[in-house]
Amino acid sequence: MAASTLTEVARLAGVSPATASRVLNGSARKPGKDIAERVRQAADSLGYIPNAQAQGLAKSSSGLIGLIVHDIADPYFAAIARGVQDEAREQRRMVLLATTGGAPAEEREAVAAFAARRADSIVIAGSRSSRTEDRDDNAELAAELDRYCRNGGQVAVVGHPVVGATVTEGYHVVAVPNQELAGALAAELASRWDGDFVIIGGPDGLFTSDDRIRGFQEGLATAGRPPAEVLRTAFNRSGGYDAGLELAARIKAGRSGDGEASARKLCIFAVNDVMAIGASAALRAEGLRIPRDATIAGFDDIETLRDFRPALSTVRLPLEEIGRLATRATGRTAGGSEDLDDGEPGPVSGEVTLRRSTEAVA
Amino acid sequence: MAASTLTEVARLAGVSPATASRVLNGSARKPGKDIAERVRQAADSLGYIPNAQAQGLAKSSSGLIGLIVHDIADPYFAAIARGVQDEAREQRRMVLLATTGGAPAEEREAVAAFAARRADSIVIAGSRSSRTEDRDDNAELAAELDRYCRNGGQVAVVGHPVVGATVTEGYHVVAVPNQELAGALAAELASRWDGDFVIIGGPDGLFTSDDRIRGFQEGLATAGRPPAEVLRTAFNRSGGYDAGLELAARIKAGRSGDGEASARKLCIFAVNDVMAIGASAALRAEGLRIPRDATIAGFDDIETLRDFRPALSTVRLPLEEIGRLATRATGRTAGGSEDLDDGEPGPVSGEVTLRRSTEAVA
DNA sequence: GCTTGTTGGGAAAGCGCATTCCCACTACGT
DNA sequence: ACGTAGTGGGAATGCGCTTTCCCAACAAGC
Repeated sequence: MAASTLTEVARLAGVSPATASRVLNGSARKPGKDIAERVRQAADSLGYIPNAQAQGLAKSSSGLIGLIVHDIADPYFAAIARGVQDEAREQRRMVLLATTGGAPAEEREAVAAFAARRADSIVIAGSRSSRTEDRDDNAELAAELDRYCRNGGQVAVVGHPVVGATVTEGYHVVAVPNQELAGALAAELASRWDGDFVIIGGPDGLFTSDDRIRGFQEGLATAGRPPAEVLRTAFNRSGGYDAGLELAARIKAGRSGDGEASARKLCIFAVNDVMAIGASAALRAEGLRIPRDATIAGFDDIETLRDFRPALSTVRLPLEEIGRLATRATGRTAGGSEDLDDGEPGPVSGEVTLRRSTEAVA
Repeated sequence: MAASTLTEVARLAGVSPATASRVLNGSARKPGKDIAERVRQAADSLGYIPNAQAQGLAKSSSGLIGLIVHDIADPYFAAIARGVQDEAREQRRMVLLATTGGAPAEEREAVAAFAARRADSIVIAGSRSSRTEDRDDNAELAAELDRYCRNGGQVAVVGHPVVGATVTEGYHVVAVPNQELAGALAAELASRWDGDFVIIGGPDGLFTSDDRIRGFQEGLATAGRPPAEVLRTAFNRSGGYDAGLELAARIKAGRSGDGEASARKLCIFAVNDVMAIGASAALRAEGLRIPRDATIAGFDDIETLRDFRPALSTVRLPLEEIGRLATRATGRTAGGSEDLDDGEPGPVSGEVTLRRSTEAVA
């Protein structure tokens, strides 16, 4: 018993498929009351479920929204995904998920797959990369996106535009003030702290990471501090852990070298919370304590990590809101309210949040 | 410029659409070498992307797999989602995401939406509920699933079967030995601990929670211990926090009441890690320390929470593997290897993992 | 040399639905 | 009373693709 079709419903109700279509799926023309009722009953008794594929084919629009993330299990992306999902739900659309690990080549594939499924819009949440080895892939990704937009697709990118994208029609960017906020964080920290700073960053060329590093350095400069050393590592917990080990070694060496003097206590800035947690774990594993032996700050304010102790200083980013905004930016709310329908999404704002992990103990 | 179609490609290559279809999308019949090459070039130059909707319509199979979770931002579901996504990727299918907050009514809606989109299979990751107020909704959910299966859909449920489902064809359950593992955890704890136990559970009727509670009680009984009191609360971090506050009050009261005697130190079992973390946070907020003033264990071994201190005793569940198994169970690997294709997924195994949070300090 | 397979390609019929025409019919207007 | 606008329904077309069926060409069998 295959799923029942519109035609079957129509036959059962004794009307034409056209009429059945008009009553069951929103059409401009509203058939008469009695007929509508008959059709609806027929549909009910058959357990009719419209075939979205066929509908999509017929009116070339699928009600699908594609979401691209690096890794759905990463709480950063999970939070954004929640926002996207929420908004999609309100717009009565469904989200199609693709995880790429951040590789532009796989992102291109994902875009193509979304295009094949005729997704109405695509939200790209993963950080862009400008590494030279990704140049070709990035170009292809940009080309794929261009084509998608030219064919009427809507694209929203979180953070940074895709490098090389040329189309503006239907192309939205949810700007995240990574640089400014990192600067603000640096300013706050510099005002409470006169020791050295060191940055644990992601691989060179990752925009999110680079922006935060740049902003932090600027903030330090403004505060009259020398630039911080930058450790490059993987943009995840394990990268943070590795860098943490390295720093722990230095701290211990410094300690024994300079005698007991805790004069040059280190303040560590990890470019995201997950890395900060990794680094903290490494320090702890090496017998160091935070904030006693070193202080540390992250970025993002991941919800799941808020119960972590010592509480992590960070920059709160409205992740869910970001996902929601991105989705809304791509939303052709057909016939909906026209208030701020198509304007670019207002830039999101974050907030420096100092907690125990950067408390300079006497 | 709308996306180019198969027909356009065929025309450019000077062949019939049928032939073009045969060469571009896997067909049993392989056209001649030269023709194939011509078609491929035409497709390339036009940037042809097959319309998956149309393909789906024509061969009634969409390459879509629907995933239902309570909340994608919850690390438990995020981990499962990663497994599902991974496996889907290997099978060259895409995942459609729906979050329901656990309400059977919304789950029913999600199933209907997946059915409308003609998803080949559905994975339900959220815990089932048997609460009386959900009875009707559960019945409708079961009916919807039955219909979906009868129409050829594949369903995999994580943990517990949907109550009331009658169809067996295409219906799979990934069994999670919640009860046994909770029992094993209780046994381990009881062997190291002679104080009282208390359980922080989810709302009555939530299978996952109830199974773990039951298992834990059984484990206690086997160890010759009296049953633990059960606190019912929300199945998330905030529920854990609330219960934690309650327990903190008791602990403090007990302390002042019985004098300084720490004789009856409490061992808390929260039915999942996130709740355990919430409870820990509450205890800490009330000035209590773990494991000094109370010990606590969770369940799931959420990756993101492993760096939490004191390290949380828990039961490791291979979440990603569970997602993968569920997906594989629904996978009609058309023409693939026939090894363990259709058999029910082997029951997953977990592992009691004792860490610092339950160390009985002298 | 003719039949019988066999191969490689095209024509055409859907898949399930939305939508554009078109037609019959009613309710007006003058 | 006749023409016109307006209404409510159906027939038919097409969305882009797969697949069955058919046909031509060519190989091999007697």
